[in-house]
Amino acid sequence: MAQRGRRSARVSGDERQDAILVTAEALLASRAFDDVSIEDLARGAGISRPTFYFYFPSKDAVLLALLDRVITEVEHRVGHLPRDFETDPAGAWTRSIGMFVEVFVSHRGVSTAAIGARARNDEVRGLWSKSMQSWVDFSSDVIRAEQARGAAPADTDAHDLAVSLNLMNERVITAVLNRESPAIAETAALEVLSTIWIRSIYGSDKPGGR
Amino acid sequence: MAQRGRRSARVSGDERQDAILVTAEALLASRAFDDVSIEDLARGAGISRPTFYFYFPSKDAVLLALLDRVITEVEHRVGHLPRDFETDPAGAWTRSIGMFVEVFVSHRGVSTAAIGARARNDEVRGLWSKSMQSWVDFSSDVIRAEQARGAAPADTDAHDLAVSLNLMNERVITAVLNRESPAIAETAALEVLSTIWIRSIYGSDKPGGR
DNA sequence: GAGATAGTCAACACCGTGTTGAAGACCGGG
DNA sequence: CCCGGTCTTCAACACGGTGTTGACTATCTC
Repeated sequence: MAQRGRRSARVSGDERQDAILVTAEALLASRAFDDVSIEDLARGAGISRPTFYFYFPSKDAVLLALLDRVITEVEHRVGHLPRDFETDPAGAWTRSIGMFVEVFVSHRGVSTAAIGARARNDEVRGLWSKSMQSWVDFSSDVIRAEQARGAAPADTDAHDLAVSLNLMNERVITAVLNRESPAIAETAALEVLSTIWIRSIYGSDKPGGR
Repeated sequence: MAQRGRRSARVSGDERQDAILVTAEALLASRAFDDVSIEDLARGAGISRPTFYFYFPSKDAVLLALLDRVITEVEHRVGHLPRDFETDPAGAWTRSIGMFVEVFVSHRGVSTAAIGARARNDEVRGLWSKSMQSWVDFSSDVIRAEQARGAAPADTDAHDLAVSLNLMNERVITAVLNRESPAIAETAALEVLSTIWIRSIYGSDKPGGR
């Protein structure tokens, strides 16, 4: 997934490429993606607008490169997560969800820009959905394992449940990042999300059947 | 909320206004909002581009008017929903959620365009969040009532739970409408969503405590 | 030091949005 | 019935952002 943008690779041009990325992430922290022009990115990196096109084919390509980094970070951290679901299911789920919250909060601008651009741009959509898919796979594998060992009721489709819960996290985290209304406090998010995950994975269907 | 766009009102201009709205909804059924130009709307309504501005101040205003209709339809149907949560909690929640699914599916183009425009446009965001707020109020009122009568455990914040579940519905329905990947089958959506709502409202926290 | 290749940018072409100013249609009152 | 006004229309324009061209400089390679 490296080598997005530049043609070959030599020496000092890489710094420019990086300056564009740094500028973009900085500007996205304070403004919406649409309000950042290629001119802004070029100026921030100390080059002219046409020169920008030497490094990236479009503004979307910059976002894609930025998103790629964030996703790589998540993938890496997913791999290093402790998988102690048998001994401490609640804690294990909470730690997994907390990791996502942390990463997206720490790259707020990129996350919200990418989620917005997904509707418009095929590559962003593809990259996002590829990783979403891998998180869904991870969670539905765990759910199926929990069902197999009898800890969770097996009458629920693990895949559909995993998709819905992951989409919920995406949306709730986005709402928190954007300080939307209605939304929930950033400090409360992790607790509510974990509660919903745990109750819907381990709980039974019958109202009143606590 | 009527009278969005036109100055006064006389006779035949209303048909033009309506023709723009009809054209917009038709085009949004097959293309993304960004791919519909004001020129397209004008041509579809049989007028020139500058004349479009006599009826609407911008393309976003057209979307806002369209969204207004959809939301009015939902509000109306929320008001007429049977509130038999005491006798048939599962069925009552499922019918409420099903109503949302129906309305948004039947205005697919408008729904997805509005959700996309929310990030960019203050008025769309405001209108959407106002109605989201009213659905959240409705659901958290019911949740609190269920907690009060002892049917649901009272150790959960009803508001935060209602917000998260409503955001989940929004996101899952959007994913279904756009045939995203990963997503779930349209036929399966209602069942999974209801299951998650019911388990997280009525279920206890303890894994294994079925 | 000649020839490729990296890097740079002024100037241009294009497209979509929004504005202006002037002209036609149609009204109601003298 | 015609004259002032308001409703309606649009050709032409101004603007801003994107992406392209072609030519020019710096640097590295043999």
